[in-house]
Amino acid sequence: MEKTYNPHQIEAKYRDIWEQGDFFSSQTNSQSKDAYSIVLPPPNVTGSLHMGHAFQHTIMDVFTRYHRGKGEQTLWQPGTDHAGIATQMVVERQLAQQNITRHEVGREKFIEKIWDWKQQSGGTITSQMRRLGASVDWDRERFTMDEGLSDAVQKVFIDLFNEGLIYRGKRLVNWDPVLLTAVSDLEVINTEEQGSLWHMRYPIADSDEVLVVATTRPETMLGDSAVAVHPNDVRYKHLIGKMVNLPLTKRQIPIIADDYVDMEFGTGCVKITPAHDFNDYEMGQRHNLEVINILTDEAKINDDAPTAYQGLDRFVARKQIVKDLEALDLLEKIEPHTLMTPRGDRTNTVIEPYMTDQWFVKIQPLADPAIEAVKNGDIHFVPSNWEKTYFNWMDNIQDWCISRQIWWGHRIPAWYDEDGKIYVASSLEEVQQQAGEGVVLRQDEDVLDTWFSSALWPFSTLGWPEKTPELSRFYPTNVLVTGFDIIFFWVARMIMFGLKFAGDVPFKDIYITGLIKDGQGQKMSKSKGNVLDPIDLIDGITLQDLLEKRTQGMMQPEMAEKIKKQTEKEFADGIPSFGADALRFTFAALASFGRDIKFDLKRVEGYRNFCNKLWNASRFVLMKLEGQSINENAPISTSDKWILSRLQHTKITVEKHLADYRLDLMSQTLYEFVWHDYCDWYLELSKPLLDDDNTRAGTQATLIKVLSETLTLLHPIIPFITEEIFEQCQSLTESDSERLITTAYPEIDRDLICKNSEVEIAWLQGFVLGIRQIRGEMNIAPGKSLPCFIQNNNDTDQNYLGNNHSILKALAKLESITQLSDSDEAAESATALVGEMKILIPLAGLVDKEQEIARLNKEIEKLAKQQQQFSGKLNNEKFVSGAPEAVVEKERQKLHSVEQAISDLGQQLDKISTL
RNA sequence: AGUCGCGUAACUCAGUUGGUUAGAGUGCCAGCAUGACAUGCUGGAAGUCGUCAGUUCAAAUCUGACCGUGACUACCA
Repeated sequence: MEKTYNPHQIEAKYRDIWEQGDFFSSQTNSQSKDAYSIVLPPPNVTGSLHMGHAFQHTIMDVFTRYHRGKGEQTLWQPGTDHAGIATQMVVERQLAQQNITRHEVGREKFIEKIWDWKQQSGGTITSQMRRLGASVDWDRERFTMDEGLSDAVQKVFIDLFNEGLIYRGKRLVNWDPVLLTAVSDLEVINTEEQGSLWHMRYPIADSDEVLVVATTRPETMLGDSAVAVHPNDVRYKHLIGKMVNLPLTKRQIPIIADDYVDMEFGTGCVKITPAHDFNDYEMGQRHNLEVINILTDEAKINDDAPTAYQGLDRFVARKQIVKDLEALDLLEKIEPHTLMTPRGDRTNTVIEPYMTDQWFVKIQPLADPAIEAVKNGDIHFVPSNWEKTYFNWMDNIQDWCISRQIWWGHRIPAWYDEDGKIYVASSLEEVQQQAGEGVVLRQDEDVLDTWFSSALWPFSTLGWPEKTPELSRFYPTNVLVTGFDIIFFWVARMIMFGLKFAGDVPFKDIYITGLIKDGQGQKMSKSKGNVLDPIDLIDGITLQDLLEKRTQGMMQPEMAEKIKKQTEKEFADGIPSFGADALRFTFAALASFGRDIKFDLKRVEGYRNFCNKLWNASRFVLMKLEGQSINENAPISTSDKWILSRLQHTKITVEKHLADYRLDLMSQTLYEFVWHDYCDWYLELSKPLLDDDNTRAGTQATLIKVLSETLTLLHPIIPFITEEIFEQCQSLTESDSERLITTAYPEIDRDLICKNSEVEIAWLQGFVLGIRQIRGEMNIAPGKSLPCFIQNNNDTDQNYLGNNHSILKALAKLESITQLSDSDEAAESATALVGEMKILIPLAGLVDKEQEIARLNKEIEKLAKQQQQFSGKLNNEKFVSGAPEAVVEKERQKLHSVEQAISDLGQQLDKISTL
């Protein structure tokens, strides 16, 4: 083996071996009684792997590899979604470089071009997943626009329509005037922006009075259909029912009363524009107000508005209207005002509430069973407090706008005849049959929201609506691993559609992971320039390249300087290459139930070191066992029994944490076992044991047995390095499997749990630690051999001493261990305690006694504090009578042993002081 | 405004039904070329568990208030 762990070679090697050998196939273990499945939340086909993906993919891969190792037939279903708007924009941008628009190309040709693009560039994220070692069944990779999945979409649409759960209607939607389509709430980013509050005077008809209304969007006044005041507002009560002359128009609009109005805000009068505001729309419904649309699709003033403003962009119109009002002395004042502005996440343009014809899913009948499924425990949220968020949203759920005015996506299977009558079916032929021959039909131009097809993902990928064997074997899936940001948009909808169409919940558990933030706890975003690319952590990146990456193609180039400084400060030397395993271990270790996860490069470095540690421990084992034949039945020593016992405890703990979705605790458990039990103690113990003819064979067998089981335990987290070491160990183990990935996950062997060896090794560790402590604090060189005396030992001590004489000498670097009787006068010594047994290291020629006196005093002081604590408790009458006897007894024992130690050390102190 | 969360060592975080001498990694201090590993080894320092009150024999853990901080949802036109 190489002296240092070098991840890159190893990773490249096994990426090929695993995939070409079909090791990720869900056909493996097909005879198994149990099946396990996870669907990958399909990433956007235009996207690339970000930290959130890498984190969640690591988690899913741990579960997948674990269950595969358990012998279950395991499917991790991969694929991507077609990301309607994003994908269309990518290709449109390409066309724009040649000064062509999609309209010039035409719908059909344009869609062909998108498919071409997908063919060439749609694989970024899947190739990055391969870098990470994600063991998905690539043969089953799916895309939401695949034929089968598209059939599923069509069938769901038609069925819902026929049931009356899909309808078409004119409603207010979030309209992106650049993309010219409705967008979902998810695609609208609300941010605080500085704006103004314009106070405008509306003259009251047949009166000298005016009403002052305040607005943040003056241009919408052209579409006002009322002014509202609070019914109890004494200032305006007398005006309710009167009319207002709407300035700049020739219209009169009523003054209405509605308790939605906040008397405290602004002037207490609100202009009502039902066609351009969600709240106003609702109020309009309540009061039967006219809905006056004043905008075009591009958000220009339309032809229904006064001629002066027709054709003006909304913001130009705003300026003009303010100016005109001012000229008419109808503008009272302008106040600066902070408001939430909705912007499109793709275009950054202000989103308009806009009246359009759209398709909707009537959601309540679907939502009810979805709520029930979580209430009755068919589905568990992990951690469970996410249930509240789920219920909270589901209880206020609105009908779902599923149509989008774009070209890339599943075309809505609806046709209209010349009278506008709607026909829905899977093909023109069928529709024609419904409509009758000769009727001219025109298909709806719109496509479906991408989330509509994503909602079917857990069963459409398994072949639904066909009754495939995969569907019956793998549905419902076991767990969905995802972030909380899409609980509403995706998770809830999968539950609704799964129950409705696949007849069962789509998954039993929903593991909601935390969100990966940067070192300062900031959300990673391109505009902030603080994103980390998981691939850069694997391969490393220079500061120069990182700067370039972070500052190119920015939406706000003015941020570049700040980002540059920040990056130079945080990554002065760029990012070193850590390898995929170190990154994966980091993600597993970070996977606690917290909501935010601050990503710290130091953690990755620590786990890279862990990989190196594992590597070198293996190297040690191989060096020691090279060319030896292993006798698995050789008698084993207490140390061997101890490490085997520790291994069983480790397995028990690992299984528990896996079942609880606590990968952080799982990885911590393994880390501690490998580093502190196996390397720090067992490998050191093995050195003298291997030198001894009586213990050599057993130690050899145990070294390799524990190593190879440990590799299997670690494999789900760090698959590459473990697979490589496994191969190197091949000649020493009698594995049935050629590869670690197909090796059975180790079973817990309770017969190997050995309490006695644990007690004995704990004693031995206490002994060695005591001596090291004296060395450390007395500044005695680690290389110096010391004589050691023992006093006040009982039978057990005696026994352990006999068993471990040579081990102790080796580990604590002692030249001799001599027992003294109680009556023997020990030389002036430094002292440590193991239980009640005294370990004495003569000071002669090593240190002065003042130093030892100081050390003992410090130690006694520490113990005295504890003594106070314990005796305080025990002196409390209420504690002794109120607490369970076992707790009291434990406290008494602690007090006793502390008092004993104080007295022992005190005696020693006296002795030295008086000498 | 509503909902949910967080506040434990210098930093990042564990601490699962109340009983631990409150832990880990990183960082820090001191020492070390020992033959698997300096991406290492040994020893050490470091915490009034946000504050205050309450419940309890017993609180980092349960309850309440407050302070600080964050996310999401809905917004005041």
